[in-house]
Amino acid sequence: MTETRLRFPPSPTGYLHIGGARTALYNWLYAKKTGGKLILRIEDTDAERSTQESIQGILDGMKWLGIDWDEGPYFQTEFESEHEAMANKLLAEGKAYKCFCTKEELDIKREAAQKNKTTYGYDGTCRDLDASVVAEKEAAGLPFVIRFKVPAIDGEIGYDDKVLGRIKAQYSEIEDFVIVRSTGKPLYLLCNVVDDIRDRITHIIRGSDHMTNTIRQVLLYNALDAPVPVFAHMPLTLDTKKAKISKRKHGEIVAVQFYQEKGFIPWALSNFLVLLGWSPGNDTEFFSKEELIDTFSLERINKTNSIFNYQKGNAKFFTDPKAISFNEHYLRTMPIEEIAAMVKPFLEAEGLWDSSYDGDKKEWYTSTIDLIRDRFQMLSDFGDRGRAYFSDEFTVEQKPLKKNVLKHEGLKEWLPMLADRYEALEEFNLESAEQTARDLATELEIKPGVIINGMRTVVTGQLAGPSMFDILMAIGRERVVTRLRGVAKLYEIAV
RNA sequence: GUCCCCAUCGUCUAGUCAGGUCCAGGACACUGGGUUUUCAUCCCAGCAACGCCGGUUCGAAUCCGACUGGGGACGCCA
Repeated sequence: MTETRLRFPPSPTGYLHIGGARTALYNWLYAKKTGGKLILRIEDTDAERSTQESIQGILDGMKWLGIDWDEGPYFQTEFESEHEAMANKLLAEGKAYKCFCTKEELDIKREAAQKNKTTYGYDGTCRDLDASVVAEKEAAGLPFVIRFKVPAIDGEIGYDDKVLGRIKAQYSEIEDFVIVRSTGKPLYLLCNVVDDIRDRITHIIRGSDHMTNTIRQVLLYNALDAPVPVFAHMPLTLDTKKAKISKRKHGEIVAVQFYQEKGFIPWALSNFLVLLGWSPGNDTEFFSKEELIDTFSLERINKTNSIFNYQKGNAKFFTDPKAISFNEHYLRTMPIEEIAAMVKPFLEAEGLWDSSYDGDKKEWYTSTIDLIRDRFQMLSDFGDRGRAYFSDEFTVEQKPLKKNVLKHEGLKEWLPMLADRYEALEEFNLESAEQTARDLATELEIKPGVIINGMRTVVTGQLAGPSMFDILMAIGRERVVTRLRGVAKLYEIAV
């Protein structure tokens, strides 16, 4: 049994998007499952659109997602001479020919065909040009492209797709496609095949938008006397209007980097993405990497396109709700040490990180993260809604301010009173803090909730949060006392 | 327009290949309830789909055929 070899060949014309990430993921999963290799190949032959920045973005995106590769990155441009050599080989063997038709001529024919409502395929003007004519035109310096000579046979050619089944097409319906530009640069269809042959690729998993390319590439494999790899065309990811998702059209919402910045847990995104077009056949939705590698199979890839349920302008869900729920699930259930480590960069970005969180305050840091993680959905929430736990500079939100503080004029005195009692407490712990607050409420003949919720807002700036007395312990007596005494200024700002 | 592919809740999907166990299961979302002196987590319940028509069959989500709908490809892009 030969080793399985897969590849992920992005073109560096923009950041890594979730569709590409999903493709990479499937290839990676299958390589891991079969004990094979994943090759990363940057297809940068489109010099005009390729950028160094994109290359870095793709590499970073893959690393963040945890998709590692075994070989590469290779750069397609490094193999240009090989591509040219193969084109010349096809030419020499009579499997390809030079075509002198100009772009303008072809455009005219194409337009004419459209007027007559017929399809235009290359009409073969130069297909059987006499060698002397070719030599003459070349001598005259006429530019030419190289076209592949599709065998003039009746019948059909096809391949067995692991997802879609047998795919076939009539030879007569395939036009003689261009494999080398008039500039002498080989085109994708050829380069891709030549590279895959050289890299000994055994399985090609890619989007079903490549289906028609595959037919032509099978022709190329045959002409080059190379074995045809196994193809698996995965369904496309569409937007809610059923259009293919693209960087141009959808912008950052489809960029992997966006999810990184938003505070997604990489594996949560991967897990979600994998399930867009594949399922294990049972009700399992959450997988560890190992479990997923173990369960993944080409045969269970769906045929139906799936919709990435992102609703523009939805205030509650900034992206697909299910993706968010996956992130929440992992945020709540992953080992707290892992979460704590992932939160670090987000606190750093907000200037809230303290080196002691990695040292003697590590236990405090970890338990605080643990205390508040249930209510958050993104890693970024810790440095945002969770700010009050790490800094004295936090904003008090308007809604809770009105509801929990301003509504009760008395809190202006009550909270400082509570602060005094907390300060005087011999021992400031869960029980004593609660008892003190409740005693005060009883004395003042008010509901404990008034004190508690007022305190919550003053101490954390938030409407809701964990159990109040747990919060007190996390924030610490000193800070609590100061914040409670500062209640008066909240009435001032509000007016 | 031509060729190709696809078709189950709003969304992701199980079930289709080997027809009965499916008046269709799970998840997200949504609604209601329980827990919580907050909010969330968590738990329980509810809502919600086999595109249409015909055929085969004792029996069809499942097989066959049309129709309809959706998508993709038709570049000297990748």
